[in-house]
Amino acid sequence: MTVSEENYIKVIYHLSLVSPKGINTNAIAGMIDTKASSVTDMLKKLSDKELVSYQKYQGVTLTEKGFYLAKMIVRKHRLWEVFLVNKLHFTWDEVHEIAEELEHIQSEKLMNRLDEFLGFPAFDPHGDPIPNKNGEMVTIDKILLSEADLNLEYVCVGVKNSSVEFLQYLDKQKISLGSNIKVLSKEEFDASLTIELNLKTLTISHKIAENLFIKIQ
Amino acid sequence: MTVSEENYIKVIYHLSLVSPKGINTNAIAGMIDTKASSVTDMLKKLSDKELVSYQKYQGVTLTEKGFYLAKMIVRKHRLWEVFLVNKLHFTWDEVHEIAEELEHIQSEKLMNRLDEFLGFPAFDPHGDPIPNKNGEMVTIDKILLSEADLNLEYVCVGVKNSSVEFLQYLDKQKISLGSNIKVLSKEEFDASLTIELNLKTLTISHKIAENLFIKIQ
DNA sequence: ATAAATATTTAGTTTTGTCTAAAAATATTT
DNA sequence: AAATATTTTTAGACAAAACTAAATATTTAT
Ligand SMILES: [Mn+2]
Ligand SMILES: [Mn+2]
Ligand SMILES: [Mn+2]
Ligand SMILES: [Mn+2]
Repeated sequence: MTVSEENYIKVIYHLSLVSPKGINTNAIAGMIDTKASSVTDMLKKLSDKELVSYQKYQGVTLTEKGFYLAKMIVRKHRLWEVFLVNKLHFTWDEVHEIAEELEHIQSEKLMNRLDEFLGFPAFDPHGDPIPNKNGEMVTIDKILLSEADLNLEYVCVGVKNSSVEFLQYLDKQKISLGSNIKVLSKEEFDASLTIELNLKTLTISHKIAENLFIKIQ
Repeated sequence: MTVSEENYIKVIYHLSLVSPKGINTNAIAGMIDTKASSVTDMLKKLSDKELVSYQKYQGVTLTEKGFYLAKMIVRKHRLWEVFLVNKLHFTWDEVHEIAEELEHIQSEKLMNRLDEFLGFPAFDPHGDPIPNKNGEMVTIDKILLSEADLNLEYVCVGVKNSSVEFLQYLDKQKISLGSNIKVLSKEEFDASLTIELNLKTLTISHKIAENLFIKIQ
């Protein structure tokens, strides 16, 4: 597997989780920052390798084999992120870019040793689940903060968007995984929320609220 | 810098340490396992980037810039090897191959953090010195076991050859970095040595002796 | 000093992954 | 159900890094 092939497989995987039907050529092109024609070329190649099922004009889905492979790449990405944060004291906004490179290192043994070294973490620094060596991962029933009920006690358990800008905004507002959140009120006009965060009151926009995962305490 | 360019720079660096004059096209081809014509192509490219000084038919040398870059790649390679052995409990024969991939990860900050995490090691698991972030490294006056004087006390400080086969041979003979070695006698016919290793007597071939670095205790 | 052997470079291909522009298929509007 | 818009694929080109085969330069041997 080349780095390029792995990146396509990973993107198709991430898109599949959101929309389980066939994935569009254009959607892939948008995520990889390439042209639709390049995507078509790669889909043919991945189809030849039986990593995806692909029919012209009908979009693409991962095969069993492709699905497992995707989870192994995601496993590597997230384990490296945990390593960078927990052991090398990087901040959660710094690790994604480096993990994008590290996820392509080819050694199953390395990842299993790293997994053990880190204490078999179930989640990465952004709250995303880490597949184990068999591709299994825990699921928690998280919802978006934008869908929260008023006056219930929630905990922040993840971010939907891992961009540097968003993560640094959260740092600035002292919002992190494990923060206690209660929605005090919702503004009709712009869907902004007034929330209680660790005993302090704060107003956040709808755009922020729809990128934060929470669960009931 | 592409992975391919980095591999060429690193090979030219390693060859330079052995023979400080211009490096042959063929010598590079032999190390990289490629054809001489491919080497010529790459030397032109590296010359354009001012990483090497190159004149047709006259061999090649690293520029200041290329030399520093080479040391940064070697630094990454050796730090990762230390990590794999000291933290993830890999054996010294398993790490080179994985480090060949890890050395191309592009993040200075990552390597400086890893360096700190490992306690700023001066040597890698094979006894090779690790350049610091400025490219400086310690030099010890080591010699080959094949050049040792009789009946003097030496310590094993490194291996010249890091192949899996050689390292596993050393494991089998219980020879490791730090082992105490005294040459008891040398056979005229084949230059084999009878040595005292950690209080036991052992015979080794000339080929082994010329791949082990030692220094006086 | 010439011939032979070796080393190196050039010229022309190949493969991979990308691109642009044009053609074809599908989806959406009227 | 056409017409229009959008999406996707095809065709052809390009750059990087490799290759083979042929041409040159350099070194070694006679
Ligand atoms: Mn990430
Ligand atoms: Mn993450
Ligand atoms: Mn090594
Ligand atoms: Mn080493």
